[in-house]
Amino acid sequence: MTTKDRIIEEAFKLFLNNNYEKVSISDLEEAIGKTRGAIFYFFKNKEEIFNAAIETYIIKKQAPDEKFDFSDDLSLEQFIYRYVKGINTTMSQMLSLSVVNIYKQYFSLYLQASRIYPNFSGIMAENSVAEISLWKKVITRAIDTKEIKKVDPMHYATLFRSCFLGLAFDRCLTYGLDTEELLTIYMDLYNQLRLKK
Amino acid sequence: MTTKDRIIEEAFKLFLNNNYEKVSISDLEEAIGKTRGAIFYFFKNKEEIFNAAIETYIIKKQAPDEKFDFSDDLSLEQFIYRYVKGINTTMSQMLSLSVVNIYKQYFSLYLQASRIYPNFSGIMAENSVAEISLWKKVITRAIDTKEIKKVDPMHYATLFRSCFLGLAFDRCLTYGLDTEELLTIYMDLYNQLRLKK
DNA sequence: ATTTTTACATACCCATCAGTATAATTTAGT
DNA sequence: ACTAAATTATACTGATGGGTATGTAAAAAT
Repeated sequence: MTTKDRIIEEAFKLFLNNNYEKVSISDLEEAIGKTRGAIFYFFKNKEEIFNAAIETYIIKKQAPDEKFDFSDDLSLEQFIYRYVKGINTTMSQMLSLSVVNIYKQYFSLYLQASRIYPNFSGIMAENSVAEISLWKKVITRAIDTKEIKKVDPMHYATLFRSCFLGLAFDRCLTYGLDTEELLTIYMDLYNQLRLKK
Repeated sequence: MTTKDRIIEEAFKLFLNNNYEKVSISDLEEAIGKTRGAIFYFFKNKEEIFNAAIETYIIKKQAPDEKFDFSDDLSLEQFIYRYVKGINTTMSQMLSLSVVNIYKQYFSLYLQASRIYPNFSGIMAENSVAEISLWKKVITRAIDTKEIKKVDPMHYATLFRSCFLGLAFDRCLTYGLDTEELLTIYMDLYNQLRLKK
């Protein structure tokens, strides 16, 4: 791993745990085991470091095709399992960066990025739309194949996504998101939609 | 309005719009139109100001009985309307503090408070539990009165709350929460649960 | 009327901050 | 081996931060 990559990784971890303003260059020096000389050789200023971290660890990871392997023709039920599994995978990846209580820090960083990273809101909005339309596609097909009742695909797509986000946020201050619980809720919802044969 | 109250209000507005560390005492001086002398006469330090703002504008407003007038014997349908109306009320109150794009700033402040305000997480967790059990109560009764099908009240209570939170978070970076959309989703969900006569 | 308390303003202190200039050292190219 | 370039260390700067010490004017108390 290059020095530059190390700086980005350590910066990301620091920014996850503290506000942008609170993270000092000195903190970063200590984290990477080198001095400011190295840091400002690769980056123009603090903001650039922050943006690089956001780009590497949030923007690129957030692209829906990165997050879920959506091979075609999944039933809604299968998709739900994959979705929750994808969440679990993302969580473990974060854990490997030795980040605990992921969502709390993630949400926090997310909101900070919206202030600092250029057009962060726009990019994330696109991702949101993309993910919802993924749900929508799956739901629409599930209706066509008579897997589930006829419901408004857009509304239910939004519901599925919001449920995850909301639960993650609600729990982020305490024990963190329990994907088992999320799955249970999804299944409850799914069972109401499913067409019995 | 006393000077102390003014400090708390202006501090709250500043903390809504910027990180804790980013808000300086000088900013606050300017906002209240008085100097540090006044500020440190009423407060021991910056942290105390922050905590006072959190206490006044978040903790006290968050208590569920403050937020919703839950007179007894509401049907689930009625409760949903009340709930969304309650959200609207809270939003207008914030707007009266001339705070725009409320949820983004609110979420941001919420996460900061969890770092600074003593036991903020615990207090908010209690509120979360209280609100979910409110939903649970209403759903349970709706089942008993044959308003809706028999579903797991706890899971659906969590679903209803998470849906709101998640939608608010998802939209907070862009246009803000659209309570009309929330209501539509709630109604879609409700219609699936309702027992047809 | 005098004193005391309340409510601020002013000027200052020291620590820390992001960022720079430059020197030293390592690496790569020849 | 010598040189040039890349990389990192060191020492510094000006600005800004939270907080304090002290002064002062008005209000309240006596």
